[in-house]
Amino acid sequence: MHSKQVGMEWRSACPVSCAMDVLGDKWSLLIIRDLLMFDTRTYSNFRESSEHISTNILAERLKRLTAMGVIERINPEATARNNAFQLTESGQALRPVVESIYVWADSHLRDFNPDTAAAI
Amino acid sequence: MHSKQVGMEWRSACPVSCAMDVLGDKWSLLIIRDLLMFDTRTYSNFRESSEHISTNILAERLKRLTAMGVIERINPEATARNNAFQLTESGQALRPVVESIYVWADSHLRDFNPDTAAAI
DNA sequence: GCACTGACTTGCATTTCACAACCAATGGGT
DNA sequence: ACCCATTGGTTGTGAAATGCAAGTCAGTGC
Repeated sequence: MHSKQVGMEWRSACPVSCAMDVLGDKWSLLIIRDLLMFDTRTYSNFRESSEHISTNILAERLKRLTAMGVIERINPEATARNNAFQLTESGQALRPVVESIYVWADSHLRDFNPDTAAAI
Repeated sequence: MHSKQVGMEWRSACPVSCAMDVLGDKWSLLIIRDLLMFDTRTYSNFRESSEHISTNILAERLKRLTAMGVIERINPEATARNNAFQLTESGQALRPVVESIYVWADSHLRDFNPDTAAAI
């Protein structure tokens, strides 16, 4: 599976830039965060997260993350209903990323957001 | 300096979500990447990076990252001209984030982007 | 069979982004 | 002193992404 088959455009060959082409928006890493916390999440589960993602954005992100091999259906053969998502090996490998972001924000964003707490 | 003074809206109290409110776009972490690599960068320097950021987006991001205490002018008292940007302590603390993103993309995005290399 | 739920799609208004053009202030060459 | 290229932006306009509400549609549950 290559870039053109997913309709992906890459701004440069820099890995950081490529990562931002895939994950560089307000929602993708929150989807990853949820899956790191709960292992599996249904479409409805994602909607219940406290940031209130809208349905069209959620559907589009799940498609893109699936196309990029970061997440997958629990049962790839079955229909969408009651067929939650989970991280692939690639998605699991994002744990250090999300954790380092958590650590940074927890210690450097407190002054800006009085509500920032250890809570999710 | 608090959130309302910067006009910042937070979707939730989760640190990861707050971090995405600040850095969750295609460009911010590339600006950080450049500053991690070169220590100081002028406005023109940022424009020379291979992803070709447009001027209005660059100006807006530099403002936001400055407002959030991630970057600063080398000489805060002087005018903008010949007054490059550098990372604050908060910005320096993003090094583990950018490095873990680099490591992830380098090993998990290769199959999708044939051009992904160790080059910046 | 029929309502209900889960997983989306569609339509539309708003916001953000990209691209190009423009502008003001500095500074170097002569 | 004068020209003029460079730096660090701002402004305008069209395209794209986003947010919100409503609608669709295929399974269950009873």
